[in-house]
Amino acid sequence: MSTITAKREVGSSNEEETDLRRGPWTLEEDSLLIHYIARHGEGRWNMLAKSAGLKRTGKSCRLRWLNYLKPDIKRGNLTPQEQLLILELHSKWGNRWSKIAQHLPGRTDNEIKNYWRTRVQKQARQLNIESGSKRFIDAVKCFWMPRLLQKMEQSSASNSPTMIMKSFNNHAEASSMSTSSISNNIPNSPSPPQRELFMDVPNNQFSNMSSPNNNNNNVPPSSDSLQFSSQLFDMPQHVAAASNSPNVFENNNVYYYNNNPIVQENWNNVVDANGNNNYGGAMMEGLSMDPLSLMGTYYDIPQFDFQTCGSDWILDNNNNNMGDTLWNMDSM
DNA sequence: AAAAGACTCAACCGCGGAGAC
DNA sequence: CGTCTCCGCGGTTGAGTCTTT
Repeated sequence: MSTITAKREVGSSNEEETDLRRGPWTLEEDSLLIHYIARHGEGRWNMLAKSAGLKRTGKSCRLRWLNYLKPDIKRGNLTPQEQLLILELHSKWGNRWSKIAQHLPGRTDNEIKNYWRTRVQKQARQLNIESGSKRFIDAVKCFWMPRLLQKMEQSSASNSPTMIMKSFNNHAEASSMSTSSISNNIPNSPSPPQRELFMDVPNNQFSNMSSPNNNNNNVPPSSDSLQFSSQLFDMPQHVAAASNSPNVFENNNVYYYNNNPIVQENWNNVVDANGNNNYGGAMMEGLSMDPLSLMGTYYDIPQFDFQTCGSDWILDNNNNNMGDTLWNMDSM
């Protein structure tokens, strides 16, 4: 174990050279750290702290860099897609924040952890159920996730930067629609700019995407074999696996997934930074299908869950319907 | 307008694993 | 082996900010 031998209050008048600073970082410290890492790279944090002339622990430097200063860190609120992914991944892995963060490019484990504690656990408290309980997980799947999808749908209607969102239009009817009616369902956007898909994607992911064999190390290698879909579209990685799914077939230029027609022209528009379409399979699932069945597909949630949700089957400890009365989407 | 309460999130802490010696 | 150091992770704190009363 490392020990910090000389701690003193920040700004102490007796501060000596060997004292370590604590508390908020100053602009000057940030600048020192940034410039040092730009010259020498990150790692060896204790040595780095000393060499850079920072009166901070290596730990503190590492934290500041990874959680705040690193250039590819995404700012701003988590998107509904990201929230959805967090919920899904947390149900899979629990409080493995760093692992979850690996699947949300630009987001830090700290940020995700904070999100979980301040938003998700708050909901659990309001529902008077334990946040890790099966009851809560059910509530998340049945109420929160579908409503996030709704949000995604709404945001895609108002601004359409993300094609994947268009897939969730009119979910109640979509699964029974003919191909043409589904096509008509997609908002008319004649020849949408192809690159608008990548509005929020850091540059390093372009290179990661467009060149599968490159050695870009900015995005940590995933434990799963397919990386691109979740990195680009904020979807779980196993979505990407559908590109090879035996459930996808083509008939008369119409593609089907689990017997649901998919509008081909839309995933044909999905291109990477070089104009190449690499993502047909991943996008296929995201287009023009019943979002509830998609949810089941994407998030390993049995259809049954959704079909039973929406009724009064899930009540909190006070017999309130959690979905109708207590699930506060404004706090998401 | 002010006080109180709620919320956010950067930063800290302790712990455990990995590697060097 | 045991000890030490470094590193990364998850849990927690608390100052600052926002919202409500």
